[in-house]
Amino acid sequence: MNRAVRKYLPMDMPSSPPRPTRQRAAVAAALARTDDFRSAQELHTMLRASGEPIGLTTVYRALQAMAEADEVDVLRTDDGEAVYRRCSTGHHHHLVCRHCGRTVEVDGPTVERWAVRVAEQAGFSDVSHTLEVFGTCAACAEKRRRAGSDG
Amino acid sequence: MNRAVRKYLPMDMPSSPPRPTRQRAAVAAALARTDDFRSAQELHTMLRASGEPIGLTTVYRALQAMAEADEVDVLRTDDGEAVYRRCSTGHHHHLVCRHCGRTVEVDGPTVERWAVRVAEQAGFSDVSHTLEVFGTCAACAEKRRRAGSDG
DNA sequence: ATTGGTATTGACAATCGTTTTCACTAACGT
DNA sequence: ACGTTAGTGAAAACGATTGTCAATACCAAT
Ligand SMILES: [Mn+2]
Ligand SMILES: [Mn+2]
Ligand SMILES: [Zn+2]
Ligand SMILES: [Zn+2]
Repeated sequence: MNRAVRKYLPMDMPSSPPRPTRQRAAVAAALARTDDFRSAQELHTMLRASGEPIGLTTVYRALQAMAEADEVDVLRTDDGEAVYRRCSTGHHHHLVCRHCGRTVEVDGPTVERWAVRVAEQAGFSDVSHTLEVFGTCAACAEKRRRAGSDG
Repeated sequence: MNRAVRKYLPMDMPSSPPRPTRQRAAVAAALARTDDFRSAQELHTMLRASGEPIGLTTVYRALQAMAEADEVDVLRTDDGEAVYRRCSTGHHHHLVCRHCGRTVEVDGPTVERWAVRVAEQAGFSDVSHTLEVFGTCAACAEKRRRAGSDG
């Protein structure tokens, strides 16, 4: 009983910001270069390919740190892989095409309010939420319409 | 490019319902016995402990089948483990306490509409979504208030 | 009841994303 | 420059999940 508690920080001093290193910069730069969600492994391969020597472990660590600092969005694919994307500032959600992976950022004052209201009605405080919307994007819908009738 | 496509079914006949077996029944029964989310491994341990001989592989398969048939809710913990819970009928979402894991089912016509509207505005069809709300439940809030001032 | 076709089971091995280890190196305060 | 400490990365460990495949259980038709 108690899965949520697993990831508690030992209560230590406010952690100082990470040291700037070539590797961290490279990961940030790689993320800045694309609009899509990318896995740690993909980013690692991209970086190596572009001549940046960096270890896979370091990529994982950099992404974790960035996620913790809310500098990237993280989401889990259905098969459990974590994927990262540079995040526009502020809280928002994603609309993702099931077929091609195209992503649109959406802002939702409506749901934000709903989440807080419903949580507080149940006596919950310090409310947050995760929300992803999935669908078939217009391009993919067209493609499949052309492809066949079984669908 | 294309993570979502991985899990396509080969287009086969409408799959007949699974054969009723002692094992499937045992998994269903175990889920019926609790209100919390449980991992496949936890369920397996519970079943073995209660004298039901069953293989871990079978537990995984039963849960997958039930999830596919919308008989259970599935969600992923932050560390990527899939957890299952018997589902009250119909689409709904969960309000989960970050500290003790207490879960409340919530119904949200507001967000349902919002998700569809925002997706269709972006040209998406066949819309679905995932949503989880997190917070500190009243009991845990009280506990921590008593525990100390550094929150 | 018997039989034969097929779905299900489960011990075990394999997969694969992620984490841990640990010796080495790079950043930073003094 | 120097010592302290955080960051790095190759390799090994981890752990949830999936694949394999021979043995079994279910079921419809004899
Ligand atoms: Mn974003
Ligand atoms: Mn539910
Ligand atoms: Zn698409
Ligand atoms: Zn609680």
